[in-house]
Amino acid sequence: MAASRERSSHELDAPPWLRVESTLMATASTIRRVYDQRFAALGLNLSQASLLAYVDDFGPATQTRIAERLDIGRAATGSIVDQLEERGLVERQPDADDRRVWLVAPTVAGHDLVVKIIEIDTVFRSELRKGISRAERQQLASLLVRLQMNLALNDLDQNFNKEPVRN
Amino acid sequence: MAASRERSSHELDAPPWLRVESTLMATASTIRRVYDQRFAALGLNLSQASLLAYVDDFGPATQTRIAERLDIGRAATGSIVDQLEERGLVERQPDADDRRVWLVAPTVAGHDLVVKIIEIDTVFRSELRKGISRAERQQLASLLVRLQMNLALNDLDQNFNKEPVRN
DNA sequence: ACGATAATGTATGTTTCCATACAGTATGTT
DNA sequence: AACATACTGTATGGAAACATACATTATCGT
Repeated sequence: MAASRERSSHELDAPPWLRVESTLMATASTIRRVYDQRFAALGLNLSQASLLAYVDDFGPATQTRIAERLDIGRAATGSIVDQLEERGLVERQPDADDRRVWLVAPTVAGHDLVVKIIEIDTVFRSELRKGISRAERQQLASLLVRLQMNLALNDLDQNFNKEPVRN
Repeated sequence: MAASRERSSHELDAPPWLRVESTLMATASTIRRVYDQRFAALGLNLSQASLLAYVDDFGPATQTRIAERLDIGRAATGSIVDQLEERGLVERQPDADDRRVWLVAPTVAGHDLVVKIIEIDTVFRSELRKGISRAERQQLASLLVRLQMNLALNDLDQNFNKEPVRN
């Protein structure tokens, strides 16, 4: 751990004031990029593929539900649905019980594409896991979840602020 | 593979066809978001704070070098330097040896701010590590590095012209 | 039944970053 | 010296996602 009054010594580490955190962000960023590259073969990006695979697995879902599951906003979700709908991969079905919502469902073409999505995903994940044991993967998952729990604690104040301001 | 999972309402749940990978990306994304929130108290975001802290620690650096170190593009780097320069936190110095480049260096105000940046970073990282032992952190770092190695193999054609930086 | 409050999807503007193309400058070859 | 090539920083356009505001529709309390 550098005391860092010395400047010229090591230029090879990450920015000195970040360590595991920056490695984590960099790794995540690379994973996302590679996913995007792989799915580009299908004319999709990761977000589109995720959404399509989700509605195919889960069945017709409202956009709010999709947004929660994919951890993106409702506006972004609507935009992705627009894109997939233009290509005939999903369709918006009205919900008889609630006229505010659309149920997003895969078309036949969409379902066929999901088969390839899952295939690409499976291949990539197996490449990613090369040389990493099941126990280690579980260890990794456990550590990540614990990090997220610490983050959730730190984030509590923020969530309080999220109350909508009405006039 | 994925049968439909029923954990309806928790944030830690992931799209069913993704597991550790999505947790990793979600965790990284949250870390980035919290960093942005914390640095907002200084009127900075994570990228700006990273750049400023880097040039303060390393000394005057060209934008290309900064871009490589922060793992962003040269254009994005130039934009961040613009922002920091407008606030008088860094300045562009001409390089006597190479009239193409600017050497980006912190001002006095910039250096003062870095003190607070490091403070915020230190606090946040200690919160993040709560309940996670040193051995576990090392395990995490090791796993992340191995993931990156697997990614680098898959990514060889693309992006890995990056040589270790030598002078 | 009625009004207040909440939820849904969409529109809008902003931010951040990438990819590409470009002008100016340096470097290497001959 | 002269030319071709490579590198640096910038301009530009585009993609992705956020936050906010809004109209429409549901739901709840009274």
